[in-house]
Amino acid sequence: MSELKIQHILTLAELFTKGARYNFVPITTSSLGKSIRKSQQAASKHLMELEANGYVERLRSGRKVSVRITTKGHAEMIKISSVLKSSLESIPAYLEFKGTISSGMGEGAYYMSMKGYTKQFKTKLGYIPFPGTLNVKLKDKESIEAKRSLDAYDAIMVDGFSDGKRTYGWVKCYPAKVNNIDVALILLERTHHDDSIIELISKANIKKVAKLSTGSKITIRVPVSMKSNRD
Amino acid sequence: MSELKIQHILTLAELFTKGARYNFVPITTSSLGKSIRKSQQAASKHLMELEANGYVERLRSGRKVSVRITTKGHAEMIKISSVLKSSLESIPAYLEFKGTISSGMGEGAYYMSMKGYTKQFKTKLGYIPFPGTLNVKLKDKESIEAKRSLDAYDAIMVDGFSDGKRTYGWVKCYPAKVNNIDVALILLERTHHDDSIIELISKANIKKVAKLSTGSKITIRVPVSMKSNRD
DNA sequence: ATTACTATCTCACGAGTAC
DNA sequence: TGTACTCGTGAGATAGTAA
Repeated sequence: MSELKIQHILTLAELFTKGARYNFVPITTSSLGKSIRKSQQAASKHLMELEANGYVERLRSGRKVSVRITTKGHAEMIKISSVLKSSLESIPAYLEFKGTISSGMGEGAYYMSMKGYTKQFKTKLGYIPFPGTLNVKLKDKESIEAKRSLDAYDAIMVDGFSDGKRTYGWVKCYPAKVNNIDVALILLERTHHDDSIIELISKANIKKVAKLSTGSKITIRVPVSMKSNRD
Repeated sequence: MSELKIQHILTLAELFTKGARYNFVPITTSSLGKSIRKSQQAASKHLMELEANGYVERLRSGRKVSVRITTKGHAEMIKISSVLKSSLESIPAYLEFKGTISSGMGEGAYYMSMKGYTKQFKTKLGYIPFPGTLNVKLKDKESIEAKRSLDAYDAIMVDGFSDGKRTYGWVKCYPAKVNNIDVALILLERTHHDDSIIELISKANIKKVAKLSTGSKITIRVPVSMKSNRD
């Protein structure tokens, strides 16, 4: 009989809003029922149960009834509220990709070294990437799904260009971390890869700096803004 | 089908704690059931219903299932959490007394002018009260109950003393406001009043300053600490 | 007008179990 | 191991109504 029942939470919150913490406030079960979108009878039962469990006190003066929340009721609300608050605050704000290093250079290696791209990398990323991209084969569905959801987050957009002979597509860059090393996950407008491959670029040679070789398992973390509008 | 059901709140909070906001996290319905103190079947149903309403997404890889919270689910949790939080923050932190001015001076008038008390008032309240206390007859049960609950809150304690002939009891002072005028509600160790009478003291003549006369209705507000341990 | 009783209904939950 | 079905039970909600 000690724990606050889930269905009483909103009722108790409504009583707080009505100012019933320190003073007895007059209240009717029908108005309370309306506030919590339940029937008058439900509100009446809630009050009876809250009282039976020591979360509120009631005072009757003839027809009128006043309600006050007890310290126990106050403490219980604080508990619930902080549980919810802390569960919301415990969110790690990044997308995680797990995979293994794929053999060879990525298909983007050649293109990424073109002036039309490197000039933009320099201004937008702050560096010209090591010539050669790192291919990562994603291991699980979760990571492949994470790749799909990247679309919804802000990226650094490197525009496509033309060299007179042909045109080159845009590149979306997502700053990321691999073993605490700064890298960028890149999505190409035109790619031959399927969904299970991603490419990384970095200022230095990632394989060397992170001591990775073909087949190594890696985890990539892409920070995402808390204000995103995914879905 | 749009509103988050109350009984799903804790389940969703648990998913947040498990990090399921941005990434799909593998989870079993039985472990989730344990976390929310419900059965495996209940957890399974919660997930199905949360998914049906667009609060979570699920990903199946054979036997394993991963769960991710959608933006809609995130928004709904924020909504609930802030409703609870704001209901807790909306608490007016004072005890309210409603009553009418009682005729004549309070019984404390004479005693309160004694040096043994006035010296303490000067140091503890910061002033020597106007000679004469104001009696207030409380109107309703709520106010009488508020008077009883004063006991639990911090007061300025004016100690009793002896003048050789007899002893005088302590006086508890609660700083308060009447029509925005600073007063103090006093509780006497020895009183002839019943529970429905309270006495007020103030630096100046309250009746004059607040333009009150016998029979006037007044409201007294006594601020209380948020950290109290009433009940 | 109130509150709260009784009866009824719905649905949340857990047991058992199929897959 | 897993998930999720059916079904029985009872808690929670509402309707009707007494006081």
